[in-house]
Amino acid sequence: MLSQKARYALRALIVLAHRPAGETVMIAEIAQEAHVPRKFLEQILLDLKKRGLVHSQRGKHGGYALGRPAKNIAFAEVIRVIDGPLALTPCSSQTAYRRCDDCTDETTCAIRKAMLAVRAATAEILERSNIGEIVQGLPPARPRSPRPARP
Amino acid sequence: MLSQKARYALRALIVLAHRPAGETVMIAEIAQEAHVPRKFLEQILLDLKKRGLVHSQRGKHGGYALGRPAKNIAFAEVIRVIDGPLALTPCSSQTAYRRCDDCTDETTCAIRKAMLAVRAATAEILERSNIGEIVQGLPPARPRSPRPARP
DNA sequence: AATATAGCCGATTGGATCGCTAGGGATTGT
DNA sequence: ACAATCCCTAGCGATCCAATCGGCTATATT
Repeated sequence: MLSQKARYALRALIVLAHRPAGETVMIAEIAQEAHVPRKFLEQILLDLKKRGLVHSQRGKHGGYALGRPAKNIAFAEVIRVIDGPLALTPCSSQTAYRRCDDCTDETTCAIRKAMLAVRAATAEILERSNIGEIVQGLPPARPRSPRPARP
Repeated sequence: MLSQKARYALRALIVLAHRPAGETVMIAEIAQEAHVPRKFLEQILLDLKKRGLVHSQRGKHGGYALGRPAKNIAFAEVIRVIDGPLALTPCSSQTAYRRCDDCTDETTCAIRKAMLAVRAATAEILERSNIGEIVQGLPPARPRSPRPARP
């Protein structure tokens, strides 16, 4: 299972993807639109920023924007940043490979064989799915309750 | 990532699959051969037993054996018993579906779409891989250090 | 019937992780 | 100067993970 945090991250990025490229959006606004607790989102965006997925503007009228074209932000990368490797075992991970210390023979391990196949299939799908393809002709995000115009 | 417990379960079942069908094997022996802490394995086997994956014989000369032909024990089932659903989100699980409470429209949710695809691919592989296909022509289990013959 | 041997089962533990909150510091526009 | 905004670290309660302990119960053997 993905963590809540990872799902929040995906939703936040999708919110950003619906804005005109380069427009910065305040944390509070993203939080409202993506239904994510504000302070928690702050942390998440920080993580995403460290990996270059988003970029930020500080000070008054600051906010966040995607760090690169939405098409180039794959679900796989987001999940890896927040939750770690996609693989089900360390020994089947591409990005964080680690030998099982209690494995007698990795090359003949049937468990590993299955897990390698699962990882390949999973990565195939999640590398292909990206934040960009969601925007395709869709209306620009529908917050559950319309926000009042700013005074 | 799979839990340690799930990996232990798979290894224990594989040990059992290498024995002649119906032969009961003591917990201690399985533990040694699969490299699993004895008391922990006890719990695991109990879980597997509740779901019919193994069957047990109590008392002197007791032990465990597979609850059905090895061919009919899929990795998927073992993992579900120990770790829960294969899906990455509740809303994409077949066996434990639950709507995301903060989802505005499940039918158009792009995250869900990707997760459904991942679940399908994962299940496809893990339903096919079973404990039985491992034994195919392989030597009957190789404990790391040969046990001394019983006196 | 007594005994030894095995599985059964609930409780407990220590540590990590999760989901989230608090509060102050740094940076920028006005 | 001031207010708004992001930056950063710490902490908290709950849950889960991996594993252990200790006693109970069923069974085979004698």
